[in-house]
This record gives sequence, structure tokens and C-alpha cells, in this order.
Amino acid sequence: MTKALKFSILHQFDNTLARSGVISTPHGDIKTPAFIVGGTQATVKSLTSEQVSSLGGQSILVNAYHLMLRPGMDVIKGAGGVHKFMNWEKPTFSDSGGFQVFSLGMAYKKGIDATSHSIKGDSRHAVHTKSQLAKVTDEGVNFRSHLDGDKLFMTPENSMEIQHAIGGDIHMCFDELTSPLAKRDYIKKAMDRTHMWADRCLIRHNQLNDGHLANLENLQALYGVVQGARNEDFRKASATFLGQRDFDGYGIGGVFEPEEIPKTVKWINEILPVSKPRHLLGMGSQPADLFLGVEYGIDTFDCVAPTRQARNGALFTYDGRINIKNSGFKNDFTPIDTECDCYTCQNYSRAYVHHLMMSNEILGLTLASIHNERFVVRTVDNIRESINDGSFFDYKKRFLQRYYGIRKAKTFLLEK
RNA sequence: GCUGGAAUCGUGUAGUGGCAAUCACAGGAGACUGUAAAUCUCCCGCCUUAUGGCUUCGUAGGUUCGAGUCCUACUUCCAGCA
Repeated sequence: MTKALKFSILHQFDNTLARSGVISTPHGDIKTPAFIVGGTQATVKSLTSEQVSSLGGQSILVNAYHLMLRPGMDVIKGAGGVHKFMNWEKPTFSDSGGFQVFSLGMAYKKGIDATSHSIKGDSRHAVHTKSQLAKVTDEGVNFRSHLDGDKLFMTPENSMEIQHAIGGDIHMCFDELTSPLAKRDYIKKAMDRTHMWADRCLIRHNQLNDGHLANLENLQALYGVVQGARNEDFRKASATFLGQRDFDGYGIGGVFEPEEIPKTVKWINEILPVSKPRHLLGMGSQPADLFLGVEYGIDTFDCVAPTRQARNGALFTYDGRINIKNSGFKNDFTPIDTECDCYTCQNYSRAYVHHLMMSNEILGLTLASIHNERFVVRTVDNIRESINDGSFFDYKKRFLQRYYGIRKAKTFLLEK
């Protein structure tokens, strides 16, 4: 059977799960490990597609739920697919809407802090609110549009139909994440449902791909998505179940805490077929996530944090994160990072970006986003090179010690 | 000069006899991980670790148990009239 996606491993790093390779799609290649840029609504917020390309972005991830609501599939089809719609010719991932089952469902207005798996003090009572916008059944998910309250029903099948209409290269199965507060029984139930949905996604996906056989450039790929929260037995069961299916690759979903990355990813990647690419969904807001993910076998990441944090003033430097809005930068005429090769650092100062952010000027969002996205993309590119030339652990140690300080970096360097 | 009005946090305001300091902006700091996010949280008179103490409604008096609030004078500003 003709496949939409080909994955070639170039280097398998000794005694680890880390590897480098190339994912080939109808819209070109992705050198892995790679950082996939978050472009939820068919836009990387504040950046043109040309800017994303210029900063080294190899691929963008768009979202089925958001694009279904607005502008709607008729518009995307009318444009000739998402690549033409947003003038992005490179490989494109699409997400299924599964994350919105979580963020508009269990997590909706409950103050659930994904990074602390706890409930923020003042909103404790909000656990009992019934205002969530998504309710899950085996058949699918009842949504209320977050835009206008409209009733929607999303299923594994129509998620695949939407993703095929969007016309990206790599799709995700429609899945169900569980709240960090969920009980073991529910985590199992959601995982089993995710598996059942994965089989339904695969069937519908193959039907839709059959319709593309006349023009092989339209063939699209599908990743199964591993769930199971923080439970080792569930994660391994999920990897086993999905690993036996004929997916083009795998997404790892439902990881919330950076500390979970090494062990969770290791449990899974020791089981998933070595020959298929693995994508860590939604993680990668700080350098340690990227190094540890790769070390334990991740090939691609996506994360909206670099652009979101940039819009809010938190910028990466090799010496740690800075908040460019802080008053100390008012008269600082040096670049955000003197070693950074991004467009912003080559042309503008901290004082200027500070001024733009304080004045709520939209150019500030763009310059800050270019810098952060370039910083993360370059970091993963450098990690890839370090795998190819055998210097991964040296590079990891040097980078993390400088970024976090020697003491904090130990946490990440002890992992094995 | 006359008449009327006004004066409260850095700024604009709320408070019209009962523990002054509401709201917004400006400012200070923090958070953000498959984007309900150019959003959210905290601080923002002074001293403080404070759940603590102190100060303060243009100035000076007065009325009252009690005044940012009522009365008198003054100062400054605004409007109108000369």
C-alpha cells in the first residue's frame, strides 16, 4: 500500500532512545528531531508564513476544532487546502480537536493548572460548576462552541474528515485527555475510549486516503495518540495497543508536567515500533523538555508556549528566561541575546522591544515571537546536529548548566 | 473685580454625617507547555514578616457623640460676567 509518509533514521545514538532522521511528506522533508511551530488557527500568531519559514520553521501544526468553527471547511476547501490558504508550502500537521475535549471540558473554568496538577485556591469551588463546554460519550463529544455557544458534535470520523479537508500532511487521532485530577478508573475508561476511537479514525482515514490515490500528492498520514496519564501500566498498555496498529507514526498526549517527560516517554518509546516517528504533543516550552524528550526517543515536538510567552514578554536567552517588560531593560541597547542569530536580535535592541511591549505596539509581539520561535527551533536543530556528530550529552550539559545554573541543571542531567 | 462650581492614591474618578480610599489608567512583579491566551494573577499612601501599626480627602478654624461629606475664612483651579 502506498504510504503518505516515509521515515528514515540516520543516526541511532548509542545506548539511548535518541535518534535523528527525516520524515518525508508530499510537501517536503522534516529533519528530525524537529520543533513543529504552533499555528492553531492557520496562523502562527503575529507572524507571516514567510517569517516562520525564515526563522527556520520546518513545519506548522494547525487545529481541526478551531478551523472547523472558523472559517469552516468550505472556506479551507475553497482555498484549495490549508497550505494554499495560509501560503505555507512546507509540511503541515493537524491536531484532531482532542485537546479541546480537555480544555473546554474537564478543565473548563476550573482553574486546573496543568503544570501543577492542582486546583488554584480561590477556584476550588469551581470544581462543581457545570459550565463546561464539552461532554464526552463513546460515540463522540458534544461541544458548545466557545465562540457563540453553538451545539457541535465531534466524532473520530468527522475529525478525520475535517483533517482531510484541511489537507495537512500528518493528522492526529481524535483522543480524550484526562484531567490531572482524574481517578484511576476514569483514566482507564478514557484510554480505552481513545483506543476504540483510534481504530475508528484509522478506518475512516484509510477510506479518505483511498479517494486520494488518483493524486498521490494528496495522500495524508495518521498518527495514533498514546494516553494513560501518569500510570506506567496504562501508558505501556496504550503503546502496545496502538503500536500493533498500522499508523504512520505516534503522538504522545496528556503529558502535563515537565518532570513526567523522561519516564513517561521512555515507557512508551521502548514499546512503540522503532521505525515510526514519535511526536510529543504540546510539550516544549523550555529547553529541558526538548533535550529530555529527544534523549528518550522523541522525533518531533509542538508547543504554543514560545509564541504565547513571547507575546507576554518572556523571552529566551542562553543565560535563562528574561521578562523584557521589566523596567531594567528600558535603557538596555544590547540585543535580547548577543549570540542569537534571529532577525530581531540582528536588528533591534532590548530597549526597543521593551518600549514596544510597554506601549502595546503590535510590532513588539512579532519581534518577540520571531526571537522565541527561532531560539527553540535552533535549539532542536542543534540537538539534531549533536546526535549526528556524537556530542549530544556534552551539548546537553553545557546548554542546561548555562540556562538553568549548575545546581538546577543537575535535575535534568541525572536522568538516565 | 463679581457670580457660580471644584479640590480624595502618580493620573482621572467613586464616596453627600457613621471604620475613607471604589473603579479605571499609569506603574512594579510573577505565571503561561497538542492556544477560549497581545491573557491571567499579585502588589501599588508610609513602616512592616505581618492575620500588625501609622498616616491621609487643598490650608486653618468651627458645628457634631462622630466630618472627605455641613458651616466660616483663606489658597489654587475652572466656567460665566465685567
